[in-house]
Amino acid sequence: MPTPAVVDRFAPSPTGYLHVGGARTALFNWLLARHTGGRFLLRIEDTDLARSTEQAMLQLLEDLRWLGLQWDNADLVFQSRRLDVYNRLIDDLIARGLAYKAYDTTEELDAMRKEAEKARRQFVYRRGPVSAEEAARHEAQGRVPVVRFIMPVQEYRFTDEVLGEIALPADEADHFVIRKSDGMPTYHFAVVVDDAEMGITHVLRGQEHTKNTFRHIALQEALGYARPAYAHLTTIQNPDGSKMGKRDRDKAVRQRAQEWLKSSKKAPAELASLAKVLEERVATWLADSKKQLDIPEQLAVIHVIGLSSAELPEILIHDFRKNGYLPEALLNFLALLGWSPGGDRERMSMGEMVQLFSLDRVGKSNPKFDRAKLLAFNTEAAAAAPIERLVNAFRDYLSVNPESPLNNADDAALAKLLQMKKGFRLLREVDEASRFLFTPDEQIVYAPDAVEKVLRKQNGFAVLKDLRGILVSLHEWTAGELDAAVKQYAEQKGLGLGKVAQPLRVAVSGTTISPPIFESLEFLGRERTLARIDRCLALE
RNA sequence: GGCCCCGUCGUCUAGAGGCCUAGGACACGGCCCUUUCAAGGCCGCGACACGGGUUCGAAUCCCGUCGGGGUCACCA
Repeated sequence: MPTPAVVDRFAPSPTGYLHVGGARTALFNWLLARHTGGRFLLRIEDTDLARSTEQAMLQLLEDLRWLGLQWDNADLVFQSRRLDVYNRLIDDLIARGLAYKAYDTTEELDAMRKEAEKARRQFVYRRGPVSAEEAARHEAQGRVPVVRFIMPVQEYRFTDEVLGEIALPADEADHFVIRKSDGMPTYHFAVVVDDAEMGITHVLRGQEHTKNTFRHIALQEALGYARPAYAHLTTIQNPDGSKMGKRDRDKAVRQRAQEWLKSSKKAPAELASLAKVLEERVATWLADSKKQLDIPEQLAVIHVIGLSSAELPEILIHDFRKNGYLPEALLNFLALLGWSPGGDRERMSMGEMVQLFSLDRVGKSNPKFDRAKLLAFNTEAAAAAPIERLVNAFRDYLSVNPESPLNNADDAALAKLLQMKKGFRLLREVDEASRFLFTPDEQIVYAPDAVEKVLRKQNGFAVLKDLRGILVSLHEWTAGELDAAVKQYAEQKGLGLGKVAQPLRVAVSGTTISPPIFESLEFLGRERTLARIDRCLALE
């Protein structure tokens, strides 16, 4: 029984990095298209000239590629390049008396809104066109008009594939803006025109657009377009119930920024200039904990105050990549935020998700983003992945963490590290736990508490000296031989393995935590192991 | 505040009137394994927001209350 093919799309505005909410929207669109054998298209909604950037657009594409959500249109649609199309249509609407130029200033609009608020009702703009003389007077004053669409006053209704039947009372119909005074179309207009021209059959988007749909329907009717199916997705929230990507992260940045200002005795203005962010933005942000920085601003500030993104709650897709998550695990987790295949099914490959996906199993209530569960998914995905996959993923991780010394390792070495550390949760853990193997011997830093506890208090120096003697003349430098020799020694001395392994661990890594010790020693080699033991012994 | 949507363990969810003494996963607690950190194994704790109906029977249907989210831009 074939399901009718769909054409859907992901249409981000390039104002920042892709975040989990956007990724989830993209994923659902992708799954729906793949499930039905349809097409998944990508469109760039760059009509906001002030906030759209080329860099953000490129990053968006890279994040999508990393996730593996490949789009089917080789030529991306950029709204900013389609002005003539929109303008022709808008002029036509004006000619047909369905739209008109409006000259209100921001101040006038604000005053009207205030009035509505005072009267405790919703602000609905429905002024209608001004006379030719009035228009001429405004033009003479240099006022640049917007174009407003006359949304017919009637009740609107549509059936949302997720939420069900939704209606808008007639008195909410307003004359909304379709062309801004800078000449760009608004979101409402561009989205309707492009969806129609691209042959979009299904629009899956965030819940914040639910009510916009009525405007889009009115526009479709005026323009003679078919109405696509709509599905509005829930909002992913932080554990505290606020919108994902908002408060959570901002809170952490704010706290560190304040510490930084205090300890460096710098003024907010200096922070702003170092971060190349508007001084006023930083000042009002610092002064009001309800205010938040935009993501690009946030990134700039983080950089200045020396906060690494690994320390922040991840919200951007790029954060997850940089911290060493597997995209397939992230996607599996994200899919379950608002969708369920039913029954007990949770862990799925991309192929399985494609096969099982359906809109009627998409939920209506807002999920909270639970990092612990994501971590568990990642751990399991990593444990189940073939080694070649993990090496690839590790390479990718390292490419966005260029400061890691593991960038010097070859694939065989990476595979070895991955195997040593199996059971790991994040690639970042493998990286950090293995760095000591790539650090020059003389740069190993001995953690004071480790030295105190393991070497001084527990007689570790004496053990190390004995061990050194044994290791120098070991026939074969393999984990197996090392294991056997050290265990034999421990037995002879009547010591638990811990009393013997820990001093070794501290000697070669500087800390009490490392991958399994004998494999680590094998990896390091005899010469370097002995050099480190000697260097450690010198601490006594 | 107006309008729209939502409400099952701490979290993500299964559940489409009797299969429910409500299932799974993560988290949490305990035990086991163990050279560190993990991973793993076993056991356990834990929810139908509240109040009215409808029905022989309600987590499932209806109404109300409360709670949460969205939206009211020349941003998307």
